[in-house]
Amino acid sequence: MEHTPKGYVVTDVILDTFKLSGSLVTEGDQLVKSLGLTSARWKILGALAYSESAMTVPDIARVMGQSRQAVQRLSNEMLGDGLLKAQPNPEHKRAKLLTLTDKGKQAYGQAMQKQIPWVNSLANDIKQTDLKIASSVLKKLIAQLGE
Amino acid sequence: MEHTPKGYVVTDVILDTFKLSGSLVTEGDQLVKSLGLTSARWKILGALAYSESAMTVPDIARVMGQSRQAVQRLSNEMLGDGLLKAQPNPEHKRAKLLTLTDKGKQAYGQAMQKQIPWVNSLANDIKQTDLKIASSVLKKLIAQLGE
DNA sequence: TAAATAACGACAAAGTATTGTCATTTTATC
DNA sequence: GATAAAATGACAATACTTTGTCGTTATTTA
Repeated sequence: MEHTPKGYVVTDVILDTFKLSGSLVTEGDQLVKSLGLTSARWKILGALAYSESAMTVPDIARVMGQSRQAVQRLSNEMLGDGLLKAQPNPEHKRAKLLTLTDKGKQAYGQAMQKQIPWVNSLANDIKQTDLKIASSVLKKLIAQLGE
Repeated sequence: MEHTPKGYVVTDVILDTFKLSGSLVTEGDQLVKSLGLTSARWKILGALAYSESAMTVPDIARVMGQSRQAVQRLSNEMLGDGLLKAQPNPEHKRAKLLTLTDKGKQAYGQAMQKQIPWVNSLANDIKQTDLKIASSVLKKLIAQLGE
C-alpha cells in the first residue's frame, strides 16, 4: 500500500506540525519568561481570558485539547502563585470555577503586548488567504482526529 | 497595539498547531503501540529511514528540529533495544554514525503500513491544493522562527 | 427512586522535551 | 602550528504531557 498524493502531503503537514509546535513552545517560553510565565501557563491564562465566563479545569482542558490532569497540575500551581482564583461552583460541589486574578489579568495583558508584534511580524510575508486556508486545514485535521 | 488581520489568523494557526500536535502524538502512540514504538521513536526511525546516509545524533536533531539531548536520550535507548546500530565515524571520533538495524527497518516498515491508510483517510475531505498551501505556510512559519 | 455510568480532584508513573553544565573532540581563525 | 570557537556525548535539573488508578460527586438510565 502506498500513500495517495494527498496522503503524501498530509505526512508533510504532520511533520511540519511537530516541528512548528516545538519551535513555538520554545519561542513562547522565551517571550514570556520575564513575566514569570511559560507557554503552558500562558495558554491557560488565554483560555480563561478568552472565555466570557469562569471555567472548571476540565472545561479548560477540553478547550485546549489537552488532558484534564495536565491542566489540573498547572492550575493548582497557578492558584498557588496567585494568577488564578477559584470560586465555588453552585452546580458542582467539587469542580470549582476558575477565573483570572488581577495579577493574572496583568500578566496576560503583558504577554499579549509581547505576542502581538511577534505574530504580526510572523505573518508579514504570508498571504492572508493562505493563512486562512492553513487554519481551516489544521481545524479539519483536528476534527478528524477527535472522532 | 492590536493584531493586524493577518496577525489574528496567525494566532489561530498557532493555537491549532498546539492542538493538532498533541492529538497527533497521542494518536501516533496508539498506532504503533503494538510494535513497541512511540511517536518519538517512530520519528527517529523515520529520520534515518528517509535519509540516504547514516546520521549522527546531532544530525537527526537538526532534521527533526529538536534538541540534541532529546534525540540523544532516545537514540541511546533505541541502541539498547536493537532498533539502531552505531558505526564508527571516520570523520569524527565521538559522533558515531547511526543506522537502522534489521529490527529497526522492520519496525519502521510495519509502522508505515499502519500510517499510510491513516493519513490517506485523514486527507480524504481536504483539497490537495489546500494541503499544499497549508504545508507551505507551516514551512514559512518554521523558517521565520528559526532565524 | 435506585442503580449504573460518567465526571471530577488527587496522586503516581512513565515518557518527552528544553535548558544548563562539563570534559573532550573537532573546526575555524589568526 | 597555536589558539579560539564550535560541536559532541554524558549527566542533571526542570517542566510538560499522557495514561492509569482511586474515592467521591453528578448525571443518566432503567
